[in-house]
Amino acid sequence: VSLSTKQLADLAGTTVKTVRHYHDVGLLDLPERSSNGYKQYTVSHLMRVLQIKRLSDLRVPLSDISAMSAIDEDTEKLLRQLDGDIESNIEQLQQVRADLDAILRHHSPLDVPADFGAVSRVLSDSDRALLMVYSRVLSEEQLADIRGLLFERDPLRDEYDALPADADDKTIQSLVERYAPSMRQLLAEHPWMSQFPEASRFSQRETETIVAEAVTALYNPAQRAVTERVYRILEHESATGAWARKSHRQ
Amino acid sequence: VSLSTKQLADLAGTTVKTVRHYHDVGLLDLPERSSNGYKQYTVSHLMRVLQIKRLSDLRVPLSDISAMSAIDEDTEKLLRQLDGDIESNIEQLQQVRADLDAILRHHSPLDVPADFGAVSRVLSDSDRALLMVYSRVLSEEQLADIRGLLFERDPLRDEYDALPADADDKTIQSLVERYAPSMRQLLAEHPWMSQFPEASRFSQRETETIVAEAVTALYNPAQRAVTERVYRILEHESATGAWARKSHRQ
DNA sequence: TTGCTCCTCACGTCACGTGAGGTGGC
DNA sequence: TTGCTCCTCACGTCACGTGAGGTGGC
Repeated sequence: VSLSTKQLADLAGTTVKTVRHYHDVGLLDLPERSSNGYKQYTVSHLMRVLQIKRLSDLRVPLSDISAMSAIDEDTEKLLRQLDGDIESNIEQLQQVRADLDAILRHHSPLDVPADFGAVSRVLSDSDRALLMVYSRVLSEEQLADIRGLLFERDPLRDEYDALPADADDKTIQSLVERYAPSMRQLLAEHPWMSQFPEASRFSQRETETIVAEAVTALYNPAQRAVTERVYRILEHESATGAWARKSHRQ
Repeated sequence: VSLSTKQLADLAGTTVKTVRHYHDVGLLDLPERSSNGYKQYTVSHLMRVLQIKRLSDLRVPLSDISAMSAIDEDTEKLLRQLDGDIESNIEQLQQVRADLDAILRHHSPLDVPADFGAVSRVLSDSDRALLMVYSRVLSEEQLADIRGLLFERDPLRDEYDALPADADDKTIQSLVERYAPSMRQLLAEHPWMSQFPEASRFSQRETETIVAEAVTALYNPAQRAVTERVYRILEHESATGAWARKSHRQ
């Protein structure tokens, strides 16, 4: 009436290595040995393994199982918490599936946030990188707002992307003067863009720092000069625009 | 225009340890160093980290990412397979949640299959263990069948559970004669019980071996003698019952 | 000088899996 | 004798996290 390790494992629907691991972490008592050193498991070992495996299948960490022989309040609390964890886990996975689906449908490049696949082909490398940063600090609605804008691409943006780092002042100023009007209209239509709002994951201060770092790293001095001057012009016209000043001072 | 490790990590929404890990596994090139040995990351590093992180967030293993710079056929195939994996993963998690819910509703003991919580209190330790084994080799319908039976508990079962290992032949025979009629009726109502069917995970032969091991390990000689004799009587009455003979011969 | 950041090892985590190398049972 | 099972280390897996111990910058 005694079981070998293999028999025990088969009965419990697991492996000999798993049974040995339960010994190693102290969840399962070592059985008697026969004269040749083979382990001789009993029914009580089988029940214990089945119990451990049941809880393990329910995603209870092995380190918690020792404290869960019976159903008491602590156990119930742990199971309830587990349930919540799994619920949010499922939601995450469903989001991943939605993203995968969008990528496969649009043949999106992989260096652009989900759902930007359809529009990403017209963007510069820096724009795509900035977009990835934005996707971490902006809300879903704000991202959708930006996505909408990208569909109606401003031809001045091509000129901006192509601006060399050592462009002379005249070239910069020329672009500034043509850029300002369309930027004025943009900020009027999307007021939140003139000051970065608090993000879910970051304080407003952190958001500003992150975006400022990204902008200084991603665009060359001439490009940054254009942005800075355009915002300075618009600031003269209204009280908003604090973000632009801060983010380019670095 | 160069970024420290911390700045790079913040921009990408990850940790310095993760960035270093990407170096360790060869996914990310090491940047130039400044005179003091500090790493100086550039925009291209940022874009690479963002790309890696995007794929990693989509559950692509790091070891697969190096081969996935652009979207080609292999990449699509991998993403599709990933999607399937995640789908079945979600289904598993939903099953776990259903089990957790059943346990919490019925305050089920933890050494009994899911959905047997309501009936488990009247079972012996051996019965519960056997039930766990059954839950691995029987189909859902068969388990539901058994669950139904357990609700109308036969008082003879108490006598069977209490039978000592060294019970004399007279005691055994007495129980056998009273047990046979109700067993006859049981097998008539549930024909599949007279021969263990092929399970989804095991061949019929494996199922028989596993159940036979469980029965010999879980019940004492007197109890097994009762079962054996009862089945022998019923076999004389019909051609079925091959399972019972086999499983007790061990 | 103090506190903050950066660096490089080395080891830990979680639940096992994978050999390596040796022995017993039929 | 052959093939099968059992045993015990030791190390590997995966994607990082956690200190330890030391240095540079302001």
